[in-house]
Amino acid sequence: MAKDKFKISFCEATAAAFKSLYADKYENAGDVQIFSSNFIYENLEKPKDPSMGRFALPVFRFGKLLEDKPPSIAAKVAPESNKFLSSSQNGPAIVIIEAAGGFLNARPNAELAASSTIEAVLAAGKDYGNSTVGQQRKILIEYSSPNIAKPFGVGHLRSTMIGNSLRKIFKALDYDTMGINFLGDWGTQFGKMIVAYRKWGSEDTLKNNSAQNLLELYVKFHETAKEDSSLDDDAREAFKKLEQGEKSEVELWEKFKNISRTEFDRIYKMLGVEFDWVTSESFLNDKMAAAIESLEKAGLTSISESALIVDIDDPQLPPVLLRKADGATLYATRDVAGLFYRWQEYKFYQSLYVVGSAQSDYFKQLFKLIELKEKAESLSDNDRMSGKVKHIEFGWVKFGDKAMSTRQGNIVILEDVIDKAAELAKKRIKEKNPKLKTIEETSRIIGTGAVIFSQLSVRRQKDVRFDWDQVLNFEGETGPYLQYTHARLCSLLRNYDGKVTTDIDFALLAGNEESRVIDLLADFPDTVEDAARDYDPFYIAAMLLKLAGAFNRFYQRKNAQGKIDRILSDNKELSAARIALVKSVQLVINKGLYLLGLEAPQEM
RNA sequence: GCCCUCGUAGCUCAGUUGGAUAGAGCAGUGGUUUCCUAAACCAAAGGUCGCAGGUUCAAUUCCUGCCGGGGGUACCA
Repeated sequence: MAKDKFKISFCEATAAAFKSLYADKYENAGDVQIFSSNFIYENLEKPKDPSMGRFALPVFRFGKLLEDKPPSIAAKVAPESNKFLSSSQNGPAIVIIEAAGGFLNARPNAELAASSTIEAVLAAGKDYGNSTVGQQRKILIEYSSPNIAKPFGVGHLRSTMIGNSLRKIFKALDYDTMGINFLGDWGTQFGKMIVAYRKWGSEDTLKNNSAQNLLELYVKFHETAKEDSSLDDDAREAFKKLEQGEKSEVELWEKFKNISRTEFDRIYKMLGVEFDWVTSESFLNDKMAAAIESLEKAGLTSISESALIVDIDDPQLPPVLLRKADGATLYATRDVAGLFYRWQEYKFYQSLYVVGSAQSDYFKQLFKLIELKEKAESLSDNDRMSGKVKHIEFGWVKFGDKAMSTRQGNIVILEDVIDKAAELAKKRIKEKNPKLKTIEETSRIIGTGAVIFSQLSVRRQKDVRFDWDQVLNFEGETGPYLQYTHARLCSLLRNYDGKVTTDIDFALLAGNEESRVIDLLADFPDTVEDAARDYDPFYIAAMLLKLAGAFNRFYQRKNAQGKIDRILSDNKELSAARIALVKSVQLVINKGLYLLGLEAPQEM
C-alpha cells in the first residue's frame, strides 16, 4: 500500500485513541503494537467490499493485550479517533472512522481523495504508475522462445505475452530491462526434421505455406516413430552430423530456420511484441566447451552410463546431462552455457525465465548446478548469480481437456485465432459503428486484444483453457470490454469542448460511484508494483476490469427521475469536474492496456 | 513408486502476509436506449469452497491424511 496521507492520519489518530483509552495497558506495554502508528500502518487491510471503506484495521488480535472484546474495542476507538482527527485539524476530517464488528473501517474524505488523486494522475499523465524503484538495475527476461521449424501456436502465446508485459512493467519501474527471445534452433529435433524431410518432403514442402508443411513433417515423424523406433536413431545420427557441421545437414537446417524466422517476425509484429535481443541456441555452440570445462574444473562432472553428467546432490532430482553417450550436446548444455554467458556479460540484478511449469524440475536442477559451482569456486556473494536467476513458471494452455502439444498435432495456430477474432470484430463494427474510417485496423486491434487478454486474465500459475467461444466473446471480462471503455472515454473527451483542468470543484466528485473510481485510480501505482513483485501481469488486468466496471456504472448512473445522469451537460462546472475524472480514467486504462501489451483504440 | 501442482456457482475464473454475510464474468431469467458509443448498465437466481481431521479468537487461505485432474521423473526441448 502506498504511503498516503489518509492512511497516515488514520494511524496517528487511532494510535492516540488507543493510548488514551487504554492508558494503563499502554504504561505496561510501552510503544508497541496498536500504540505505535507504524505498527498499525503495517496491519492495515483492504476491506473485501469497497463500500465498507477504503482501508481497515482488524483489532481481534489485540483483545488479549487490551483485555477487552474486539467489537467493544472498535466501538470505543472509532469515536475517540474521530474526535482526535477533527480537533487536530481545521476544516473537515481527512478520514472518517467507523466501527464494524472487530474492524475499524476508514473512509477518506471524498473531496480530498478526489483532488489528491486526480491531481496526481493528470500531473503525471502517461507516466502515472511509473516509479524509480528499479534504480536502473539490470533485469533480463527471457520469454516466447519458440522452436524453429514449428508453427507459432496458441501454446507459445502465454510465455510471449507474460514476458512482453513484464518487460514493459519493469521498464515502467525504471529497471534496465532486457527482453530476450531464445529461439530453439538446435538439438535432436532438427535431426528429426532432417530425417522427416528426406523421407517425405521435397522442395515444394519449403515453398508455399511452408511453416504449416514443416509442422506436418514433424507430426508425421512422431506418429511413425511410435511404430518404428529406428527413426529415432536416424534422427540422433542426423543431429550428430549437423553438430559436426556436415554440409547437407547444415543447409537443410538453415532453410528450416529461415522459414520460421520470417514467420515469427510477422507474428510478433502482429502481436506488438518486442525484444531487445533475439538469440538462439546455436549462438551458444562455441561457448559450450568452455562451460563444460569450468564445471570439470570445479570438480562437479562425472561419467555415468557413458554420458557426461553433473550429479547435483539432491535425491529428488536427476543429474544434469551435459553430453550424451554419443557425444552430442543437449538443451541443458546450451542453457548452462547461456547462463554463464549472460552472467559474465551483464552481471544482472535478476534474470527471469518465463517458461511453463512443466520445466520446473529442470530449472531447479540448473539453479542447483550454479549453486554448487559457485560454492566450489568460493566466489563472493557479489560475484554469484545464484539466487538472482528465477524461473517464472506458468500453467499450460489447454485445448479441450488436453495440453497443447506440437508432437501430437494438438495445436491451434495462433494466426488462425487472431484472424477469426479480427473478422468477428469487423462484423461488430459494421453493425455498430459503420462510419468508422479505420475499420480494418481497429478490428485487428480488437481481435488481437481479445486473444492476448485471454492469456493474461488468469493467474500466471494456473492452467488456462483455450476455448473458441470464450476467446471470440467480446463481452464481460475481456480485452475488448476494456478497449470499448477506453474508446467511450475518448469519445467523451472529443465531445467536451473545453480544456481538461484540475481547476475544478472537487466536491462535485464526492458521490459513491465517483469515489469508487477514484479509489481504484489511486491504487494503480501499487498494482503495477504488485505485478512486478509477483511477476504476474494478471494484477493489472484484474484492476483494469474493476476500474472499467466502476467507470461504466458512473457513466450509466441514473438520477431520481430515472434519467441518465450525464457526464457532459449544460452545467459547466459539473462537466468540467467530471471530465477531469474521465481524463484520469482514460489515462490509466490506456497505460494499463499498454503494460499488458494491448492497444487502446480511440474509437471502435 | 517418488516429487511438484491444481480442486471455489452449470461453465471460465477472483478471493493479497489467515479476518467481516465467499465475489466477478459467461450461459440462462427479468429490466434499461427521444440514443454523452447497449462490446454497456441494473435486478433476481445460482456455492456442503474435493473429503476428513488438526492449529487459531478467526481457516477457501496454514499443517496432516485421503480422493480426483494435470505435470515431471538422465541421454527430447
